[in-house]
Amino acid sequence: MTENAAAKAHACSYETDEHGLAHWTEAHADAWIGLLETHKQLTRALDAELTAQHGLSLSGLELLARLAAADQRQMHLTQLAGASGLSLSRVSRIIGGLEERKLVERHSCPSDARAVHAQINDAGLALVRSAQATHFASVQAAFFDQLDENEIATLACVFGRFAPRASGRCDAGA
Amino acid sequence: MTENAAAKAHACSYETDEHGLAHWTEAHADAWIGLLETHKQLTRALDAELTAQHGLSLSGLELLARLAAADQRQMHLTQLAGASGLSLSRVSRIIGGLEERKLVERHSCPSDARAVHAQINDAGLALVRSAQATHFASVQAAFFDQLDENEIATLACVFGRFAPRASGRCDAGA
DNA sequence: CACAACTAGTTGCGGGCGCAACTGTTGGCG
DNA sequence: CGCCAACAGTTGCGCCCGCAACTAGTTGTG
Repeated sequence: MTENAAAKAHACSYETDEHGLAHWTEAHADAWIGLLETHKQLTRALDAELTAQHGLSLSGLELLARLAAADQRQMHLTQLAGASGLSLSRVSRIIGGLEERKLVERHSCPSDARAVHAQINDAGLALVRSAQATHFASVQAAFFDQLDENEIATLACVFGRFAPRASGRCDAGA
Repeated sequence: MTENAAAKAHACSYETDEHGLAHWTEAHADAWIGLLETHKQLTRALDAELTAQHGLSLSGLELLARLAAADQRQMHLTQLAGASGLSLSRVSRIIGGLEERKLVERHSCPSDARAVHAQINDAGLALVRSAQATHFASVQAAFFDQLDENEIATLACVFGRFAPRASGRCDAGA
């Protein structure tokens, strides 16, 4: 029953059954639900590991990594928020936590008294390096090792459509 | 063809630059970061819409949909937790909220006094239908419309590897 | 039967998250 | 110059989430 449905799928990819309950074609459901499910599983595991080993959340690591890669090792909170897709309020609080742990410092911006430079220090840099080392290995094992190169390329292409922001990141140079 | 690349990739797919900062190859970064980023964007938007229009979170809709599709329109909380990948405590509280809104009822299980049947009622069914209708249309517009059939198939295949649980869901019959 | 091991569900707690309201600063425009 | 809109950042709040501790009922074993 899914054969013809799949062909029609692009034009109309969800329907309702005899009880009025909506559902997708199988491939569509697997793709969407799979995305949610896979994200849930992977981030739960990776975040837990990161927290246990380095006391950092995924978001904390992301901000720290961006600072580490930034010019002068510093960025404005608004820049960080824009780059990471987090709200400014969240960034403010995460930086607050990192500051308490003496991993970053806040310096008020000389050219704009409203603004703040969050600057990563040597302790922060050291932590980023060790956290990234173990984290990247985990992502490799949990994610990339389950995929072949073609699949990785497809994912990169597909997700690039949704998250143009993502590419210009810690790797940046390119 | 991909044999060698894949072999190399498997051996070492991330490196450190001259400053000791770790990074992946571009395609790897785009795939992984893109997954995180895409999920963040889509779920934020969809969840906000769902909440605004129907007062349901994504998780709430999932539970309600599972109940609607279940035999007797009822399930044990533990079953729901297992099927949805949520913790039992979360399921308990979400069902609590739905119960307050008179969308589901708790019935203690006749054959096991510890257990509870969460049962969706007519109001719940009506809400599921209308919520799914708009939600599915949104997912279609925000997600599937950006993909072609081959990409959807690849995603379904890839994510199926991580989330075996996902396939046997609301569509279930298959 | 009695006792231990296990299971279903509930609840206290802490953490992540964004929105909205607020302070202080800046910059444009009359 | 004075004023107001826009902006950077902070903080109160409420939601979502899981873990751990707890209650209560079940099952297996001597």
